[in-house]
Amino acid sequence: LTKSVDGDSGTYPPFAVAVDLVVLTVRSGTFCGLAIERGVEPFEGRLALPGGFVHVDEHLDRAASRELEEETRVPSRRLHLEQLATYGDPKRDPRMRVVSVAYLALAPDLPWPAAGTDAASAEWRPVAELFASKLAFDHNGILADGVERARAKLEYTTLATAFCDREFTIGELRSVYEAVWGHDLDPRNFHRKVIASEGFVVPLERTTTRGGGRPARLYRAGPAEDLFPPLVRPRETSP
Amino acid sequence: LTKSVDGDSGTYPPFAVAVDLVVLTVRSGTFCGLAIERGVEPFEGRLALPGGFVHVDEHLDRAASRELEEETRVPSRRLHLEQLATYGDPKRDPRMRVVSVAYLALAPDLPWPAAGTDAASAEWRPVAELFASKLAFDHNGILADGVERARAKLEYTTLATAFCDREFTIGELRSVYEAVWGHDLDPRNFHRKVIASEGFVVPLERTTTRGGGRPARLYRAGPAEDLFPPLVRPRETSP
DNA sequence: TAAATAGTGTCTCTCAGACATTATGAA
DNA sequence: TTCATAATGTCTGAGAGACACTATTTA
Repeated sequence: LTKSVDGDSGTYPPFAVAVDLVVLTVRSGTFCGLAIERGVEPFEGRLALPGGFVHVDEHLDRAASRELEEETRVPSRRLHLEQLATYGDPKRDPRMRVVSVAYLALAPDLPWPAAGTDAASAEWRPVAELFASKLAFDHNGILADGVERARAKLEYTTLATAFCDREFTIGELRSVYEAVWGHDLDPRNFHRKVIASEGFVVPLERTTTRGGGRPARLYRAGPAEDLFPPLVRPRETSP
Repeated sequence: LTKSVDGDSGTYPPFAVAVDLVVLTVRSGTFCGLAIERGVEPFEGRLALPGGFVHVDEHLDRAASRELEEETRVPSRRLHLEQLATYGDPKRDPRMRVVSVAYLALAPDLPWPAAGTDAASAEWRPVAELFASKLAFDHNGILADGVERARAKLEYTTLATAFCDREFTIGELRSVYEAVWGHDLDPRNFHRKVIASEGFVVPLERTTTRGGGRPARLYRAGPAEDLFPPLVRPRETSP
């Protein structure tokens, strides 16, 4: 079970290494995550995050993007994907010792999955609903970490555009923030802030009237990655 | 080499799992990191981050704190330790497939190691010097990630106190910021900001004259973990 | 017309940055 | 005394939050 090795540390026992994905999106104003229903033990019938084992000669990032493409059916270079954290409780998988490297992915509102989904494939569910259910393994904790990472990064990066289609309005961008943070934002202040942040969005000449009201100018994501000064989320008021 | 498993993902090949430590401190105004000199191949004679393999039934965090105690000879609960990131390039170790979970530790200026250190044990070296040398494996990248994490966290958390002794002056706290960020800060503005940040530091009745000049009040670390509004680092001026 | 959303402007308060001034020790 | 650092204070400009007002569409 263990082999001895030069002077480094004595022994190195074998582990299974997996990747798990926290895939988030915003669908018609609701913050959603991707989950599968497990078809086998352990945790058969439970909801779980998508994931799988890393192949022998595969880079961790590559394993994550492979799983992401399998689940979303979208080329992973069109989605934002970053490493989240690694979970290594010896008892997290009852079968054997598994170390799982979790990744966070952000996606726009994908047309898929529609109504008819196979049992084996993933479905979008509101994040609140996922938090309320008992996910398999330690996936509740992983999901919580991913959601918190996403919420935090909207503050000081331009990542909110990863939730939008290629062309979007300031109002649509604002509704992303509102869904992820669970707070309404002032449309006037938000508009001023976004426009003033150099490189956050680039204006197009076209407008759209989807959403009703006065036509809104369309924008695309700008080249900037960081937001400074940040767009701070409303702090929780401590009574 | 691979086993087949229920329906999950087909196969799960075995990996070695290691932890690597980025241990940072500030010694007399210089930002330093802990490094060992490797005694065996591969990378014999090169500097490397301390680390080792995770035991069979050991939690990742436990493996990290075990290694940290071995290297610093300080109970790890007295130091700040957090997971940094996981590195899984299939070629990062020429011997075999190793996935390494890196941890970031912050320590005050420990009296150890002094002059007479064994060859096998770790030594503090200026971070700038470590960056300038070719570390073993992918440790230059891990170190860079750890240093950037530390720099960023000083902005919005109270972690700078982890670099200080139990009792410290505002000036000593400021010199931590200056060493880690590599920027001088205005002593007056810094003092005002720290005092105004609720829970950052708690004043003691005693003062000290170490450092010369007017006696400075001593403080201990306060209960707050987050800093809001943050203490922003000086931005790089783009000409 | 009303209703809805887009976009602009204004006021105020907080806070960061620049810098003056006084306080209190050691050499 | 001089020198060094601590501690407090003042002024100014950037920017966030609150909110009034105008613009342009659909129903």
